[in-house]
Amino acid sequence: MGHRAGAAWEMEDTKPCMEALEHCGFPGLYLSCFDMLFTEDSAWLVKVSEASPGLACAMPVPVPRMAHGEEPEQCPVIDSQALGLSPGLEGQEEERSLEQVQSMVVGEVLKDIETACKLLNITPDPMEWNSGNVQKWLLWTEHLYRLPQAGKTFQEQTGKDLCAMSEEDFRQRVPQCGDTLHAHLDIWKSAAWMKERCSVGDSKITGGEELWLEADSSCSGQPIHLWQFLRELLFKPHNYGRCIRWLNKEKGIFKIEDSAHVARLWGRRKNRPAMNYDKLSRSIRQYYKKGIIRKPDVSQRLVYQFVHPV
DNA sequence: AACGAGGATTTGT
DNA sequence: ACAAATCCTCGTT
Repeated sequence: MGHRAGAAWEMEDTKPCMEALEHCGFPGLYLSCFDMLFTEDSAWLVKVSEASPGLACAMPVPVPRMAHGEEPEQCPVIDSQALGLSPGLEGQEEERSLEQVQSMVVGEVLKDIETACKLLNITPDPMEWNSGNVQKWLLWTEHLYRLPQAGKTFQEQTGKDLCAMSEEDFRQRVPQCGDTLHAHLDIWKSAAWMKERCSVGDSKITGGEELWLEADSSCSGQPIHLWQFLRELLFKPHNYGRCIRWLNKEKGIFKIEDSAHVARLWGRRKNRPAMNYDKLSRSIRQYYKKGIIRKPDVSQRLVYQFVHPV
């Protein structure tokens, strides 16, 4: 386990990312990675960002999170071109680096948590902790990140209690580092959720938006399908809203706003540098007779519809 | 010029 | 075997 701590919103287009990792020896944990892997609507993930403990390197400032109830489609899109950040080759480089960093960071975090669990003899899921487990985790975290001792603050608290507490609760109980503890707990929660999601499959449905997760490429060994890939992009509007977005999420109607860009992303994912929209759209059309994607009732250019919306 | 439909063939796993 | 990739012709916007 390293000496990492910290959070930063929106890794997109943060040039220093790769350099930072190299120069500083992988110091920062970019929580936005988790966010990008899941839907942006996961309410309990939303607050993870706020604490930025111990950032060793220059990192982008946390972006205020949108309020609940706002349309996800309207959430801010960070776009390299819009920020004047090198279109063309460099932009693509960054984009690819970003994806590499994402998977790398997530892998590292999961590994570290696993190590900690073995060492402390606790489960990865904070919800299952008894009060003893909680104390172990607290001591471990405090020691690892050189936090002031919270002492007996959380005596007799179970993991479930802890998980139910807001960041504000943490801050009140431990003014010195409550926010940091809360952030770290959130990481564990994220990891546990992710693990469960990957192993369980489809046995539970916790509400409308969960189904697409089955199709997430991050934990199915099989090669990703095009329709899955498109869904992935659609569920990360803050990353890809500029090139593909929902017109009607409920009906599964979406529009490809930048066909060339989407094709490039697809080509990169499949390691097909010669991919273009001509070929991508041909693959989409193959879905017609398979009943996966169709043209909407009122056919519009670059607009398609999932036959089975989530 | 860019998109759309769909046939034919090849490719990668 | 299968989904995609590739290549193609022809029609539409």
